[in-house]
Amino acid sequence: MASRSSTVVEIRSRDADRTREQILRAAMAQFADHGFGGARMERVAEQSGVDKKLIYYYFAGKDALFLAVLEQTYADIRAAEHELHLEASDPVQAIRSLVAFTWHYYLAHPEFLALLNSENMHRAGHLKRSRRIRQMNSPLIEVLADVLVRGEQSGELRKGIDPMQLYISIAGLAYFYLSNNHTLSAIFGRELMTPAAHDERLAHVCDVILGYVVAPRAAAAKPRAVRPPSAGSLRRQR
Amino acid sequence: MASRSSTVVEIRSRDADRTREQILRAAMAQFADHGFGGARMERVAEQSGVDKKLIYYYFAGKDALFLAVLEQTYADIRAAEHELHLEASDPVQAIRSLVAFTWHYYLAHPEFLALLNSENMHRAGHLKRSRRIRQMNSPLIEVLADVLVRGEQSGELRKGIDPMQLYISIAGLAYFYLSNNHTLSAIFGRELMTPAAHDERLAHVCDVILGYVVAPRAAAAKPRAVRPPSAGSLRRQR
DNA sequence: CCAGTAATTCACCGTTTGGTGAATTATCGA
DNA sequence: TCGATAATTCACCAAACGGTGAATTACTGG
Repeated sequence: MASRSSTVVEIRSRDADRTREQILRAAMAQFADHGFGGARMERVAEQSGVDKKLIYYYFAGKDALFLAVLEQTYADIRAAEHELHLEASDPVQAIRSLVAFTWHYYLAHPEFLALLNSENMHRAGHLKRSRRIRQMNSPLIEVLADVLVRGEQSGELRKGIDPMQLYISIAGLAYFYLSNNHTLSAIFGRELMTPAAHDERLAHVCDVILGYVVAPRAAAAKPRAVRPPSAGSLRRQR
Repeated sequence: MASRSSTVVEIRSRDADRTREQILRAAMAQFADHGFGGARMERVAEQSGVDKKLIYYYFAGKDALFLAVLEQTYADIRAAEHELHLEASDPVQAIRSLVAFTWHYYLAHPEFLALLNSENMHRAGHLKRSRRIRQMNSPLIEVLADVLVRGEQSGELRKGIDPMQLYISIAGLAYFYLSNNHTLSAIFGRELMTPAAHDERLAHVCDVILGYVVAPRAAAAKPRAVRPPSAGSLRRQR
């Protein structure tokens, strides 16, 4: 209706790029919702509004399609990570930012969590065969290492923190809550996916990570959440 | 060969209980390895050495079989949790024990992690239909709440900790590392499943949780991992 | 305008899937 | 010993599965 602005955006009925993307998008949803084994090529065809044969025209088969989805997903999160500039801010603030980023990204991209689950069930068989993904190993870990060194030197941060362990911990604290929210809320009888619950969780994760990462004997200023019940130390911070 | 000890352990060719258990065990492996959608009833039959029809004789269908596996799995971990006696030990030690228990249990029971993943992909549809599981909601959370209150009163522990959040954090720190070890080790190019790596991770998780849970201003004695690179604070402790 | 090629359609295939009907065999109480 | 019932076998099915061959249509450069 109101879309006739750009130059070469004629509505071509035959557009390879668009078709490929439609397939990829539908496949991502399908694999995320049902896992690799439960995903159905026919449903990908239906949801993308594309003949099933076209999937095999653009992708070799189910495995190749899954791999393409996985590569796209990893490319997306790497691009998002690239927006963070942890090297710019001071160490403690950098880690706060990383926690908040991780939380918000996982929250906004449940497909990422679901695909990782599926890929791990298959022992990362697809990922290992992909040069592209193995090459884009997170540069974030090096930036984080630098942050930790800086914080260590200034006395703000605990000494000897392993960047990978810290990264996995930050990810895990967000991942487990979000990925397993259905069983958790069923067992605890507590709704975990309300905005209020999300705020609570993020505040808790921040407290946990900062509690670990900040140097034990209290270095300089840095009041760090004085008395109140540990919430509110981070809210709407990104 | 060397098994002719007990009284009524004749090798009956028709033993309903044994058959049921064989099916359940094979189904657990099958669902854990391939997820619900990827699991094949025929493979369950083969692996259990039982005719496929027998599965439908003892269980209504694939969904009911999955639910039975899930119930068994939950019953197992609840039984294991029951062995812990957090109410007995002092608060800090109790939390150390909980961390170590969680880690070791997840490490020894990868099926538990896999089944939870699968069940969460299905939005806990099976779990919600099961009275049995909903009834056995972890009593551990109440014991943990008691531990936190005791620690708060003695000044050893931080005030206002939410038991559920802490429980989810302890679980998440172990869960994510173990459940996603394949993709993680592929991306970081680091072997995460060696005994040495396991020790490292457990020590890290312990540091993280204790760093959060222990009262900020250093209560009484409790030296808590003085100088060395944060490892070795817990090893072979259970 | 046309030929070559890229994109798409459609009918179809062999296999695998969860699931079943009915016959068969072992077990056990009376 | 015998009949009832529980446990097991086996052949079989309709639907769903991933995947394909060949014809067809739209686009593009010459």
